[in-house]
Amino acid sequence: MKNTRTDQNTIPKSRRERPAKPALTRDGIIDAGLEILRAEGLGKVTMRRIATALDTGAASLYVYIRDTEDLHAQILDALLAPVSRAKPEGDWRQRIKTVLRHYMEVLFAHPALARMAMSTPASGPNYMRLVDNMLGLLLAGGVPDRNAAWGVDLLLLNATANAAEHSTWKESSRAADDFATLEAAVAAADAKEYPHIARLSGELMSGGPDRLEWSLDLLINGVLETPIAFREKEIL
Amino acid sequence: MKNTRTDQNTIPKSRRERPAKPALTRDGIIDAGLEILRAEGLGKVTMRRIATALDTGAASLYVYIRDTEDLHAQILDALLAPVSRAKPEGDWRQRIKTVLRHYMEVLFAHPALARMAMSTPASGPNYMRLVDNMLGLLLAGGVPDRNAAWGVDLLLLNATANAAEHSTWKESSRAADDFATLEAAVAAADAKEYPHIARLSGELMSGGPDRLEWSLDLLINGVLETPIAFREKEIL
DNA sequence: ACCTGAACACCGTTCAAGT
DNA sequence: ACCTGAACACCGTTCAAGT
Repeated sequence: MKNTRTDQNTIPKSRRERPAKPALTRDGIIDAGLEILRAEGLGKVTMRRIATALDTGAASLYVYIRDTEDLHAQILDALLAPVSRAKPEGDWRQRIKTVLRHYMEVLFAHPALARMAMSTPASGPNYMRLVDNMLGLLLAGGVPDRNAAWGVDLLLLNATANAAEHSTWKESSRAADDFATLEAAVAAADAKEYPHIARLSGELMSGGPDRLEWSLDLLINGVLETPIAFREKEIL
Repeated sequence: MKNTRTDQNTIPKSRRERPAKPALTRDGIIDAGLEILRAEGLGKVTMRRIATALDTGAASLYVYIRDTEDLHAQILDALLAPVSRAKPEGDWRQRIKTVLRHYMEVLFAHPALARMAMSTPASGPNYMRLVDNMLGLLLAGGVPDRNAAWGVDLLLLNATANAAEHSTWKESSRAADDFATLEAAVAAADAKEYPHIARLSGELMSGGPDRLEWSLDLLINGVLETPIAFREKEIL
């Protein structure tokens, strides 16, 4: 924390009195946002809250950030940096599953961001790199070009949706209550109204990690094997 | 609108002067919410706004509605009534696709609700009936019990996610801009940074309705054919 | 160009008090 | 039990004015 630079005396006295207020930058804003995210959740990552943390007014942030949605999108992309740079091991299938699980982990840790990712077309550099990596893995596995292009979207959409769905149950106690209510409703489903739900109530709630693995295999196999060319001939 | 009941005179004068303020009910609140939703979008479906429409204070709504999330969830379930009661034609595959497309149509029309549906475990009566119908169709197609139970979730999650993703691009002009930006970013992707995206930029944006059909076929086939029992043996 | 304070137009939710 | 007004604790965004 000690300032060892020789030009220290050129800093006006008023600035030397207390820890210098760092210049406002896009990165500084995102960093402050990440800190608040970790400490207090996305609900507190607001323009006003970040501005307070940076000892300025909310209006000042608008030089660097378009609006709140933009703020959250940039924060998500920052969180995706490690995912986009990881080098998983194994064959292409294992690698792609590892990447997807890693991506989901990030979203699981930040429920509300998964929801946001759902509706804001992601275009940050880290997300782009993630997509590029996944395309490479699919092509390495012999997936045709178009299947790979459409498939990468399907796989990521599914991962995001899964995270958005499950993570919220965990985070808020409200949602936990809801889940308990739902579980009870399914278990006690009126066999007259909902015969299939009543009969399969056990299976509907079963699964745990097996269930995620099943859906990943299902999707990867589908992307690899479901023909597109044939469909076009049918339509033309 | 004319009151023909004989006890009309028992209503105090002050109430007869102007259109009687209807008693507050859960259904009345949801109806008011639906009207505002159609006219002004989900962003305006707030406790305060509905209360104003019903000529009361926001606090009064809390007798019938737990909180804003609950309000939106109940509104979505109301919109799902026609989907849950439709009787589509064709074989089980065609029927299940019709149901899914119908479900997506509703969410497409109300973007923000799709996002909400993503994170709130749905347990309204109409959603339950929709799930029950889909289970029936899968079982009729010869899908094993557990595949059907897990599959109905996967299919609906995918439909919801698809709607949440695409509908927003349509609704807000902000998102339309973003999409144009993304399209440009993909088209101009640096071949050094993102070689696969650069090479497949055409395919990544291609598809239209074919793309949805492809993913529906992929998912339905996967649910039908991807074995679960085998996986368990591997693990045990 | 960047930064600021103040203002505008909203929110959800709680609570004491009324009926 | 139901309903209410008022209050509390916030929001995002814009804008005129400063540097």
